[in-house]
Amino acid sequence: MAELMGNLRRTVYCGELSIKNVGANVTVTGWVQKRRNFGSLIFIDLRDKSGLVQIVFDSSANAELFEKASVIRSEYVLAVSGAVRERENKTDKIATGDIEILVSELKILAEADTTPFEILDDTDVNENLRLKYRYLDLRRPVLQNNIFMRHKVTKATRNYLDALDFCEIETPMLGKSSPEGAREYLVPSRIHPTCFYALPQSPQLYKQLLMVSGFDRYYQITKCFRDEDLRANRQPEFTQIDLEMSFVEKIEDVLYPVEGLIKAIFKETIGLDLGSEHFRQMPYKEAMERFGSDKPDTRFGLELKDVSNIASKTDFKVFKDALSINGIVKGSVRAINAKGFASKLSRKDIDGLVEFVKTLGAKGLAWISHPQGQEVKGSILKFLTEETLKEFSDALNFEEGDVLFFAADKDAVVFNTLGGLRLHLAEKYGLIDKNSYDVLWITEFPMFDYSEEEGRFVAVHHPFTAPFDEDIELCLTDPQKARAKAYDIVINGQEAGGGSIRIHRRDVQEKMFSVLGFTPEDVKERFGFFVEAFRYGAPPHGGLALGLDRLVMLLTKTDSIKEVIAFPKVQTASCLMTGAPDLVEEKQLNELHVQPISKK
RNA sequence: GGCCCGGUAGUUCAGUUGGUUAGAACGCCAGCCUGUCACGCUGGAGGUCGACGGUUCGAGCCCGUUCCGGGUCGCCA
Repeated sequence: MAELMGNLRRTVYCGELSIKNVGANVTVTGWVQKRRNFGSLIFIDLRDKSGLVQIVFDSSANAELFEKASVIRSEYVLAVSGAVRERENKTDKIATGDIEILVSELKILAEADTTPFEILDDTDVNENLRLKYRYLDLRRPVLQNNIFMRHKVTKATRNYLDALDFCEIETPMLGKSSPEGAREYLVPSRIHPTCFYALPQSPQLYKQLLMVSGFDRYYQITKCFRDEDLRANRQPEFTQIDLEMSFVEKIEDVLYPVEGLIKAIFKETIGLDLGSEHFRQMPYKEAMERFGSDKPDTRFGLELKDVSNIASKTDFKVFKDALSINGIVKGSVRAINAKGFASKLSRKDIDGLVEFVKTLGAKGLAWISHPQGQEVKGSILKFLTEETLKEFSDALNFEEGDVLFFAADKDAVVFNTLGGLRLHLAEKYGLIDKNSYDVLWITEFPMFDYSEEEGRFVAVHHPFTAPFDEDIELCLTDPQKARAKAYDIVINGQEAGGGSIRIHRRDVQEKMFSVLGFTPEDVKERFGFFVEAFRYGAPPHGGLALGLDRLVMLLTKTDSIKEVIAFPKVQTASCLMTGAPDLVEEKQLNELHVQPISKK
C-alpha cells in the first residue's frame, strides 16, 4: 500500500549527488527506473528530473527493510533516505556512478502498473502509443530536456527584451475573425446567437494598436492558432515570441535588436556564440534564383543557374514551350550541377529523382550525366548540338563526374522543383553539416502576389506591411515589382520568424487596400476599428514574430515539432491522450445556438 | 482534397507459394541468487494478426471497403 511521506523531505536531487557527498545522510525522491534483485541484495536506479542514482537494500544490514523493498517494481514512486557511500564497483554508465545510497528508510509513495512501454531514452516505440500516454513519454530525459530547453529560451527572451525596455502585454484569445490568410479556429458565442469569436492566428492587430497607444516596445510569448494541415514542423496551436517597436523606419531598426535576441538565446541555451557580426541579408530574388526557396538552407551548394538563353537555342520542345508562347516570355529553364554525383546516382536513382520532382509540381526533370571515364549521357542529349552542350558545360562548370538537372516551367514551378531537389539530394547524400548553424535574413520580399484563384492581388506578408519608400508609387502602377519592408529570419533552412515595418500613413494604407481590391466597405467591415485608430496619431512602427517551437527544434536538433511540445496534436489535429476534439452534449450545442449534426 | 508508407503478444519485430497448435527478443509473473548496472539461471502467463466484407476446402498472407497513424504536395496573409 502506498504510504505518506511522513517526515521524509527531499534534501537533494538524484543526479546532483557525487563523490563529494560520501558520508552524508540524504533523502531523495523519484521513480524506479530499474530494479535488480539478487535475493538478499537489491539495487534500484532511482530517477528524478535531474538524473539517476543507485540505491541499495542489503538484507544483512536490515532484513525488515529488505523485505519491504522486495515488492518495488518499475515506476514505483519512492522517498528514501540513507547514507551516501562510495561504490565497490563504479560505473560511468550513469553520471552518479561513483556513489550509491544505502537505504535506511523507505516510503513507497505510489505503486505503478506495468507501463505500456518502457521509459527509455532511446525508445523506438510507436509514436501513437507515446502520444496516448504522453505523461509517461514525458518522463524520458530526452523529452524533459526539450521542454526544459523551451523554458531556457523563454527565460533568455524575457531577460533580454526586458533589458531593452520591452513590456510583456497579453492580448485576447477571443477576437474578431479577419479571414485574410490562414483558416481560423472559430468559437461560437452563447450570448450572441450565430456570432463567432476567432482564435488569433497572430496578435498582429493588437500589437500594432499597442504601438498607437504608446507602449513603445511590446512583446509577448503567446499561442497562435491556424486551422491548416499539419506538417513535421507545423502544429495547429503553436507559440510565438511576438514583438513590436515604435519609432523604427529602416528594417535594421528591428533586425539588429532581434539579432541580439537570437544571439542571447543561442548563448544562454547551448552556449553557442554566433559572433559579433550582423546576420547577413539576402534579397528574396537572390534567394529564389540561387536556392529556389525563400527559406534557403545555405549550408551546402547545389545552387541554381538560369540557363534560359542557352536552352532557347535547343530543339527540345519542353524547353521551348516553357520559355515562350508566341514569343511571349513566360517561364525559365534553370539547372543544378550536382558536382561529383555521377558515380553516386545510378540510372534507377535518377529515375527516382524524376518521380520525386513530380510530387513538387514539375512535369519532368531533364538531366545530363558524365560518369568518370565514360561518354556523356542523358535524357536530353539528343536535342543538343555539340555547341549547345559546350555552352551548358561552360555556364554550369560541368565536368567529368558531374550530373546536370534541368527544370523548365513557370518560374514558381522551376524554383520549387530545383529548390526541392537540392534539399532532397543534400539530405539523402549527407551534404549538410548537422552541427553548424546558418542564420540569415531574407529581405526585399515582393509586396503582392497575384492569386489566380481569387483573381486579384494578395499581400505576400499582410496588408499592413510597408512598401519600400521608393516603391510606393509602383504599388499602383506595377504592383508585382513593389518591394516590401518585410523580412524573414531563416536558420538552417527553417523559417524561424518574420515581420515587417508597418504602414503608419493613412494614404499609403489606402493605396494598399485599393491594390488588394478591398472596397471602403470591405475595409470598414474587416478592419474598421484598426484603420480608425490610425487617424489618431500612429507612430512609425514595426516588429516580428519568432516561432518558439521551431527555435527549440533547432536548438535541440529535433526533426519533429511534437518532440518539443509537451502535449502536441497529431496530423489530424487531434490529441491522442485526451481524445480532443470530441462530440459534446446537445445541451451545450443548444446554448451555443449551434445545430447538432446527427451521427450517421 | 491528391500521392506515398505503416498497423501481428504489453513493446519492437519475424512470419516462406495461401496449409498442422502464429514465433523471437525485451517486458511481465513465480522460484533461486550479496555487487549488479542490458545482472544471471529455471519455469510460466500473455494474440479479435486494426475493423468489416469477399475469394478459397483453407486467409496474418490475396481482393474490396473502412478506421487509426506517419511523411509529403496543395494549404499555411
